Amino acid sequence: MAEARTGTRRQRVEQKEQAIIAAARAVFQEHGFDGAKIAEIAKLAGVAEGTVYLYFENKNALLLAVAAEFYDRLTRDAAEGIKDLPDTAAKLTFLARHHMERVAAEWPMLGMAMTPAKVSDEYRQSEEYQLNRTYVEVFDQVIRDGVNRSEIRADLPLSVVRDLFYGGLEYGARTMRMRPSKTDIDETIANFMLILTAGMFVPPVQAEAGGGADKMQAVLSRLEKVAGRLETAAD
Amino acid sequence: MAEARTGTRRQRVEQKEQAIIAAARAVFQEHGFDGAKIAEIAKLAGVAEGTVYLYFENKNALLLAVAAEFYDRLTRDAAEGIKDLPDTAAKLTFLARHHMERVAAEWPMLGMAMTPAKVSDEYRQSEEYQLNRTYVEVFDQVIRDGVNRSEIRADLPLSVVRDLFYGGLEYGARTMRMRPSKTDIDETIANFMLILTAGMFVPPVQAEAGGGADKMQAVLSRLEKVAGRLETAAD
DNA sequence: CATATATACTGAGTCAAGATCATTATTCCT
DNA sequence: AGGAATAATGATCTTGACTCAGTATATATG
Repeated sequence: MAEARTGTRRQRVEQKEQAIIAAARAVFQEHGFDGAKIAEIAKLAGVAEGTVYLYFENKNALLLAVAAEFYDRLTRDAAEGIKDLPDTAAKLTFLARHHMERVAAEWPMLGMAMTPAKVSDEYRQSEEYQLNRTYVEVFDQVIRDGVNRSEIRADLPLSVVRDLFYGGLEYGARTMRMRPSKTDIDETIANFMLILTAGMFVPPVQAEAGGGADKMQAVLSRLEKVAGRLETAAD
Repeated sequence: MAEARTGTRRQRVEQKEQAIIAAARAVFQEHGFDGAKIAEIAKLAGVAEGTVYLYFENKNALLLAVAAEFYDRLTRDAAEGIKDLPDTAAKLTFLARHHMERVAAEWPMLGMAMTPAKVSDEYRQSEEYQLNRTYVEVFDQVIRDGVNRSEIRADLPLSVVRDLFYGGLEYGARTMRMRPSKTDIDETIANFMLILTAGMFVPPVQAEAGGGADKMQAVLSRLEKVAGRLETAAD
């Protein structure tokens, strides 16, 4: 077969592709997307400028390749990390920490990678969207499981939960990058989860807003009284 | 005084500046930042290309001017809108809706305006950051007031609350833009506020974290015991 | 091994668009 | 009116993404 014989050639080609992606990652990291020059990437990868265009259609495709690698790792690690955790709360806490750490670390690149597309109205058709979709599917499944296990409210649209979760984390990651000294990631995540768990309002108000809290209290005390009477009677 | 006499000249200059900003807004809206050409902006504003550079240092400064106008309106309307609202919950609901509507409407421009800076490590020194800071100060004050009135938990760092709020809204706005048909803004905001108010976990779990849950758990287990005894007795 | 053909690579050249600046026009003041 | 200050112009420069005609390398064939 002709194909079998091209094995080593193909390897060399793939190796070169990897070299270009690696060079691109480094240069994007250092200079951002607009600041990065194809010339520099080519030089770092040890190829001519034109060669870059044999492997990638344009600068954007190159960025996308870098982003794809990042998302692959991110998604794999997320799925792996929650596998053995006992309940929804633990899984969400893991995902929150995982996301914040990774995004905070590689933010410059990722931000540049994903934002232009997010902005456009054709985001859903873009490959960036698909990468993100696959990643976020891990989260979605945790929520669906949580709903099935009656750990998560069934009346919330998944999209709202997801947006709040990842939107909050993205902004939080930015804050962390801005003042790394003052902010402790564990504390931030704990507070983040606390709000998602118990809300940001103080308990009385929270109960009021939830509806029927007073009634519930009344019911409870009545039940207590009745139970007491029953117990007495039974004895 | 020389200054007094330059009044009308200054007016004309300011008018031209406004014309350029307006043209820039239109062109950015239509083509995005990278797609916008200074030549087109100049033409639309009725000036020569070079003139644009007399008023603005570069393309970025032009974008910043557009963003500044947007933020000014946004901040003013936010402050105005919450003025007469009775409590923290109402104010936050207003701010959420206000933010989501505006951001969803002018997203392409704003996204392009704010993201490059957000990405950089010097974001805090940037003018973009200051615009955002002033806007968000309205929210911060609502939260501080809420804490003083004992409506908002005092143990949450403001930055976490803020990041969750605006991060969630930004992602939510994007989702709305992506599927405008399927999503109703009022419903989205209601669910958004519900999570921030009562958490996303089902009430029992939420109660545990909220405190006062012990009592309820105690009551419940007593009831179970009693019920069990009653069932036995009934047999 | 030599030749032919296909595949991979190169870097000088093209082009588009942001920014500049010498030149020209307008306004203002005496 | 005349001259100084201010404003505006657009041809020109610069930069960097992208192209392509040409060269080198690898593979197949006689």
